[in-house]
Amino acid sequence: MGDTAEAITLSVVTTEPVSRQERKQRTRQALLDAALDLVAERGFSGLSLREVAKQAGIVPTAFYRHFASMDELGVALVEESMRTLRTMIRSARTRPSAYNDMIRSSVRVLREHVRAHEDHFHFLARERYGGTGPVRQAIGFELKLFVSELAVDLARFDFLRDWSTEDLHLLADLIVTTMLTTVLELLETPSRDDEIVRTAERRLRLIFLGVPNWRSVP
Amino acid sequence: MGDTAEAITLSVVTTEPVSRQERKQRTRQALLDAALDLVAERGFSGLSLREVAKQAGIVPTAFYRHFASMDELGVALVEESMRTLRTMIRSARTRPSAYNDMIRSSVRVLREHVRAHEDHFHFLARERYGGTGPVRQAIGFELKLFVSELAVDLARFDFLRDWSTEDLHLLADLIVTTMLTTVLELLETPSRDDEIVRTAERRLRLIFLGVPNWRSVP
DNA sequence: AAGTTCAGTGAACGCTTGTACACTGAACAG
DNA sequence: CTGTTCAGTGTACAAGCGTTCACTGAACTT
Repeated sequence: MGDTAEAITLSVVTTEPVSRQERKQRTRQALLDAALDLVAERGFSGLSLREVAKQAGIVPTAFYRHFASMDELGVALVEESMRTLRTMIRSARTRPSAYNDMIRSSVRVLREHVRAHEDHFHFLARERYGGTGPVRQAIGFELKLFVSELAVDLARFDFLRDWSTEDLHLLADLIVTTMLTTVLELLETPSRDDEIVRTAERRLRLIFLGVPNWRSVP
Repeated sequence: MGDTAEAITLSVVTTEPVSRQERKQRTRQALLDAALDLVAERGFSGLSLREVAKQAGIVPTAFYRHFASMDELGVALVEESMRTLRTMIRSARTRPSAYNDMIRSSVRVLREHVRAHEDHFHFLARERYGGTGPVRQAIGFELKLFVSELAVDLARFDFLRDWSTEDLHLLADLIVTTMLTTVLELLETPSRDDEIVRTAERRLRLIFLGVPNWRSVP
């Protein structure tokens, strides 16, 4: 993967005059992209400030103009990735979907978005547990928020109308964990997409089968 | 955690004559223990050969008498941890457990074993996705094996007698993922054990609720 | 036109890293 | 008793690390 890449991300194509802050933000994005590139093969904790800077096309010391540390860069990466995740859930929400078709279409949306933004999903799913320090903490926090949002979404379904908040949260949590597991399977095995999608659907189907019989206990 | 530990693991208490291979194996174990100690705070990929050697009480170059690389040490750690996991499942299997009590007692066994071998479980659950290279690969392989074993176990239950191998595998996979999620929750929040156990039970209960209604589709 | 701001530079620092190599001395085999 | 094996030692080196500091020059303000 990108063996002799040297993929300087700063484009030098156009000579149009750009403002200083615009150029700064461009470099910042180059740093984020560079880190996302490298993180796939070696994990975020195995990433050095120097190589990220080099990949972004700047000198190591210039890194500090944008982030105080690698951890700060990592947290920014979490935010960026979560934005992608939310885009996906919005896309899944606005789909017209019947009851049983819902699972099928949701998993399909997942597959599409994972393939379109492999880096972000890879980063989130991998560093969720594997990461250390602020990055894992940030993912944990954001994901907890995300589960709550999904719980609210679920509340709008007829067959979940009288579920308690706590129970909805439980269901949402189970769904998110299952989804993230599927994400990692999709990313680890590039070819067997159909099989993985089918397994994901079966997993969710089994979970939702229990829903009608669920009786909450305090 | 262990700030000024300097926990040399080689005991010098007894002067009993020990054979050379015995002493070697003792040092090897010291290396494994040292790595397990350090891995909790920084992740396996953030571990250096030198500090593991120091923690084990030997000079860096002596490391190579036992492992060709840190990756090899990591794989050995996977095997050791999996042995602990299998001990747990054996312990859960030999428990007399009624239908609904089964979930409760299984989760209880999980909690006990996690608390008794925090390092091993932490290592497995963390590096399962977060790790890189041979270690993650080894965990993936071993865990796949483990899921198959659990599927065989499940087949012995009356209410699963006529399930296909594939469906049992699906259920086992879902259980293992849920269990590992619970493990990480237990390890990340040292105090809220009861709450986490309760949530784990509810999760499994929801999953098993779907079982009676399950109809496999090709 | 003159002065200020600040993203990016380049040399230098003290440290840790993995690994090579020649060594020691106790456990072992004959 | 003699010679061999080999786990553990100590020194050494090149490479990479994060961070410091004084600097340059184009974009900005006045």
